[in-house]
Amino acid sequence: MTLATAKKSSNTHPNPVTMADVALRVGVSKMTVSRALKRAGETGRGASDELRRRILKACDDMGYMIDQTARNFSSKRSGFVAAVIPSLNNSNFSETAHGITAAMEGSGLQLLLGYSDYRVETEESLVKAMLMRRPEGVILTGGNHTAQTRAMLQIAGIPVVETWDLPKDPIGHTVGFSNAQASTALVHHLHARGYRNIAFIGGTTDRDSRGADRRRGYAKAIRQLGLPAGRVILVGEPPIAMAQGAEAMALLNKQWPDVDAVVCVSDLSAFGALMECQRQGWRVPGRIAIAGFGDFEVSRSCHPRITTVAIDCTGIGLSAGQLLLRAIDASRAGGRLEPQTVKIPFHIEPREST
Amino acid sequence: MTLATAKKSSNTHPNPVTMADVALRVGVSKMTVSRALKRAGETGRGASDELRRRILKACDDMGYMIDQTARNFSSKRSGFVAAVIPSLNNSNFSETAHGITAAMEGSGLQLLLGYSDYRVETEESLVKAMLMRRPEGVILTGGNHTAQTRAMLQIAGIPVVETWDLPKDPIGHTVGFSNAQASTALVHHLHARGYRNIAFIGGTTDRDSRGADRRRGYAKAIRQLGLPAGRVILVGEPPIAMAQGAEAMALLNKQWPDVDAVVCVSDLSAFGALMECQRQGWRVPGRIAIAGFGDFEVSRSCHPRITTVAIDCTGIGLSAGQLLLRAIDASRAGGRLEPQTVKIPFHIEPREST
DNA sequence: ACGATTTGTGTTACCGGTAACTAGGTTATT
DNA sequence: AATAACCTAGTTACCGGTAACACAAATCGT
Repeated sequence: MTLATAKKSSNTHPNPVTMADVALRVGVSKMTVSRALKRAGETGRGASDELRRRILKACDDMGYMIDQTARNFSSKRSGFVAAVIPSLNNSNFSETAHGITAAMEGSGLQLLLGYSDYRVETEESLVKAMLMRRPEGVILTGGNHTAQTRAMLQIAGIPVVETWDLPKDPIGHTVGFSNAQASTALVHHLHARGYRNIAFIGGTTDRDSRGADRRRGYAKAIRQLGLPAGRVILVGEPPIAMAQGAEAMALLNKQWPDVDAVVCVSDLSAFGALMECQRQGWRVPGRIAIAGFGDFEVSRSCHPRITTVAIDCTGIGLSAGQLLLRAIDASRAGGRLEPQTVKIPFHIEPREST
Repeated sequence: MTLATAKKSSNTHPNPVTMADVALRVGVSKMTVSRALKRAGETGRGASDELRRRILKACDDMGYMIDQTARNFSSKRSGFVAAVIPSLNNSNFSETAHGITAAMEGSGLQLLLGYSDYRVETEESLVKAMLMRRPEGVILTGGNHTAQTRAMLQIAGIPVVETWDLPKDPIGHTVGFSNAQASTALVHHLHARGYRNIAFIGGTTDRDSRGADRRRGYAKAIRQLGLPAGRVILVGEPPIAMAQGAEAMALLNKQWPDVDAVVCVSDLSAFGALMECQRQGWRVPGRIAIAGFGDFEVSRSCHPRITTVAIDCTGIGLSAGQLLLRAIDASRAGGRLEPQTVKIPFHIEPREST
């Protein structure tokens, strides 16, 4: 590993070695170096084995590293896909990001990840910035976007996958589930276990559209079952925090002391609510039952463990990534993949808190 | 001024509108469009106001979006910085990423984020992939890297900031704190509160070098204070999970039932340990005190709240980002910023669990 | 043994912007 | 009024790779 080559220090920007330098050193044309590098792993085409070996050695000796920007520019392929999630700091979404990365493994594509802080405007400027770098595909979270965002993606003409939801009017492909339906199922589950006065704890805005859908799903179930309606406490803006769940639980107890179960928009608020109960000495589930959403680590680990709606977050990312890859392949082949919808199953995970 | 070039419609990939198209439409040269776009926000230089207005309108009408790849290629500036964190799904690091993003705000630079899964080899291949895209600077987590990683960064000649640690032999700049020292301070804090048989719960490998440093800091404090040594339980590999903390607590109780306090490598394992105690009916802090590391949301919200070492994670990201920007500016101006070290303060946050 | 195919390499022409220079018209300076 | 300084906009020459084509040498089929 002798990187010890005399380096020119004259350049203002430090990018000394180009492919032409390597070609000159080996005594071949740029093109041959290019081919040797492209087919680095394979055999059969491109440079001959012996020559390739010499070229690769020269690259190593000279500390040459191919300029992806130039390669992308020339080949008209950026080699990456863009993904926008609402927040990095939410294991549901970061697991999805992991899933996407896993799906990209070996495809030669890299993931450019951005987060929107649950704001469609932030998403728009992110998408704009990303599109200027010409991604080969885009993965978004949810189906709620600005008109500008939709228009830009339309014009870009690249495959789009929306995740974590089943939008009515998808931009392209979809990988998700109905948050409303899941929430409805959860309320039915609680009803089946005998609870009759079921409240909902969520956030004040509809900026988190999955949260809003869950609230709607709750309300629908309450109507279906003819249970007392209006037991809804909304505290705080996304991102949902544990402390807001605690605050909401205190308010809930004051306003409707007879509530016997509560559905929370997320496991995080469910956990906050549970802790408030423990502080106040309210037995869970004796005095009140608590259910969450998302199957976060905390609700698997806490005591009592929290009943929740479990979704395969990594699976969403994997499916979305694989679907996007198929669409990109089709697009490269000159075709176009018909809009697909992949439904991700969810299930109620009954635990000690209900 | 007829540049009248016939437009070929033969392109396979749908990226129709270029700057030349806009220029043709407005009846000016590419260069004028380029200038109008660059100075889009300002006045005074570049194209005249009226002309700029027409150009911007034409861009809008035609759905033109500048090709960053081409721009980067031409201007020799990629317009982004690369950052590697161990895991997305750890709020400490994702907060740091938020901090970096915030620091980049308005600088015209974007963040390309990657995660290493706590593996230096993964970090190496990530850094390699990122360097091929010619970032203007790199932010790494910790001071533990492969020789290859260091060599590549050396050759790239771009500013580097290492965070979350104070490496003995830094690559470039440093923004962090001594994990060992913080851990030592925590043990001293427990000692001052009267605890005399203090154990440590951590992971089995040193892959998480910050975790390893914390263990060393613990051991040092134990020696300094002359307390019973060897009370160390190691369970699981990074990423540290709550369940491992619970498992470790069970083992700890079996092996050393007389331990009266435990320092955990992270709040996540501390929380797991606390929950195990609650399941077993061991009073915290009556029977055993528990302290964590990192001031995660969960330890602020749980019951009892967990004593921890609080670090300004976002601040680390902000400082690292600002430092990197300064270094990049210096580098652009032809100079070089002397290696800086920014120490981030930490403090013990005493709470109910001790 | 001969043309047909395959293989390895070189040549040329770009990709879509921007830096640097040039040139004509306008305003400020002496 | 003459000259300098300043704008604005156009021209030219690239940036570092790759696609497409060309062509000689090696391999193949019958």
